[in-house]
Amino acid sequence: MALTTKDIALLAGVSQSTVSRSLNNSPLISQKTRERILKIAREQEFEFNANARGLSTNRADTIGIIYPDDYLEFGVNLYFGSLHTHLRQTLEKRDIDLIVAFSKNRWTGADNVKRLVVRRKVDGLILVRSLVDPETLEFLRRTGIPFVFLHFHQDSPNTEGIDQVYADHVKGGFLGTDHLIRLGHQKIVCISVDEAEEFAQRRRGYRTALEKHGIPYDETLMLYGDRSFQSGYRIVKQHCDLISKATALFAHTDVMALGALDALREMNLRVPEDIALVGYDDIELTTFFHPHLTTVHQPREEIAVLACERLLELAGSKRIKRGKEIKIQPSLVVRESCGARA
Amino acid sequence: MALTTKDIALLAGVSQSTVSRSLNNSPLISQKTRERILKIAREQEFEFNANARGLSTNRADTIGIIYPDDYLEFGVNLYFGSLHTHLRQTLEKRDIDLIVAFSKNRWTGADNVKRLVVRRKVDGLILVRSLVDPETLEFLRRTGIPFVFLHFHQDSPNTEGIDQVYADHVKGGFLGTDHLIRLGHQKIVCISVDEAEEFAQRRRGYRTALEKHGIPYDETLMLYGDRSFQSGYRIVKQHCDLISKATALFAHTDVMALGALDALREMNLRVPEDIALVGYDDIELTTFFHPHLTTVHQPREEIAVLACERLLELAGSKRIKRGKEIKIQPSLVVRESCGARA
DNA sequence: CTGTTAGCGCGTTCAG
DNA sequence: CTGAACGCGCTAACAG
Repeated sequence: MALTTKDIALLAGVSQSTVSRSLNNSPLISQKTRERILKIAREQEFEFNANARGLSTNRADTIGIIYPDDYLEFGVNLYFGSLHTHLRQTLEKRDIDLIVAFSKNRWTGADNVKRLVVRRKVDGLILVRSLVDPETLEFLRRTGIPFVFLHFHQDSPNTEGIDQVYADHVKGGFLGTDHLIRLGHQKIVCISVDEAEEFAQRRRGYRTALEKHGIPYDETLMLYGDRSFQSGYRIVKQHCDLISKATALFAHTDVMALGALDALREMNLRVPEDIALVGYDDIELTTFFHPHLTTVHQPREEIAVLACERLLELAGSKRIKRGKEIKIQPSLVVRESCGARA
Repeated sequence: MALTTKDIALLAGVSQSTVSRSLNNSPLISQKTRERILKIAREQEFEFNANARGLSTNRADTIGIIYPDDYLEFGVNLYFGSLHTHLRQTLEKRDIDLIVAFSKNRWTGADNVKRLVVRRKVDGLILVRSLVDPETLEFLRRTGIPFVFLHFHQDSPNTEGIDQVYADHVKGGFLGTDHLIRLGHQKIVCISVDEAEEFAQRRRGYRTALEKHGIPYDETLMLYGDRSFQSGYRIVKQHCDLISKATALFAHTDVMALGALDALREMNLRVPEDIALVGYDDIELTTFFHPHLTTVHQPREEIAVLACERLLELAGSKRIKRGKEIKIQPSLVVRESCGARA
């Protein structure tokens, strides 16, 4: 049923190696035979057996993308869901496939990163928002397999020499805050998320903006949610006193901002008249709500594509120096929720 | 760097085949040696080379999921985005990987379904909402590779003998409509989608419900959008006369329902007091909106899991009879947008 | 029960 | 430029 190079060789009256060479564009083949072989292969809809090929070349023509284990959360999904739509353009150009996995096998507890690499199922890995444990990291280094960290910058002795493609979350946090301050706000409540580095970075940006404008940092204005719509809603409700005394709210995910918006409406606080609101992420979803949300845009497509291209670059040659850090600048998208455009 | 069974054999002082057999749970091995080998393999973090294994066994321990080419659309993405979160539980139990692809390579125009199969990169395919062209279908049949159609039922001479796992969209269309009629509505405007079979099925359900209650079908009440929020919004605006004379609206995607909701609000029509609204899909997103949307729930998790299990069943044995059709019943989720619970 | 041997389909020397 | 022969790491007869 499945054709092999041997079959094609038989059809063409040449040896198997000639077929292999022709189809791999070896310079050792005359133009004439190459074309003849190519024609036959096309007619027969021949494709190499990936296993045999991989066994010989030690390549898989597949890369893996590792999602964080909490990928099932709706908000996270909303943010990353479109990622492979973007990877696609890079991958399909090079005829490379994509395996999707999570850091840990929920069932066996096995480390999927190690597994995919040791089994040689992938030529490289994109690690999305993954705090890989140090042992796995060390393993990755040892094997020399190309990998790229996606989403936020990690800067520790551990992550030295690692390729990273990320948005500047400090800058993003700064942009959102600075915008509000320029509009005259001094008391800006923040809804952030604990336990995730990208949010710590956004908080740093928040403080930097305050400092720049000489506004003292007030810890009581910093609230913590869990990324979800519900938590945005709940936090506003729980801190209604605090919030009714503030003039602006900066939520560190759009989804939380929308939850907050809902709560504010119930509290009869108008946005932006009574309180200004800024989100973070610029997901398409926010355009479904009123007022349209001013938010910090992250170029997700660009990040995805750059990460993928960098990975393929690394996979293409052993000699490339590792540890490139590609930082993408976020931008502020001014819409209606701050009253900047009345 | 990478260990092979030969290396393990050397370490254990046995032959390579003994290692292979031990690690594959062959009954031809004494408990004692097996355990010894297993221990060594574990210590060395040994894993089989998937390529070599695949070449021998002609398996890939990987399945492919094929998404429709319009996957990039936000609404579609929203609906399917969580799919592999659910597939995961089935796949990880069996230590099987997942390749994600689209029907066609946007770049080369190549048929990804054929490619993955001929290259032997996958042991089976889940085809999501894919109208595969007849030639590819014929190809799949010829090769005998297991595959399952996901999402909606296709019934044509072409699809004879094909495994399908799908929600009963006719029933769903019926449920939404019947609910509205029971609440006293007679003039029910429908926002559907053209060119996609699942929506034709929902429209059939709509008509069936009308018939059951002796209400004549009025073609002018049937409007067509493109699944998106924007189209839901636009259609309501464009047909404001029609809609202000109707008492209920049945949108065939939740996302369109939300767009419609937005438009209705602008038209100062209250939901559900002035007009009742029913959606379709029951995506988590709708809980972000008020009033909470009454909608037709599709058990996406169940569909995903069943499709996957069926696929693995087929992959497990050649003798299983093909062509099982697993129909999942949708259900109506009554929330606030119809006034059923005032 | 265990070891030896022969492929699986391809890339790649090494001869011509 | 082309063909014959070998090996990638594993499974699966075939012997013992």
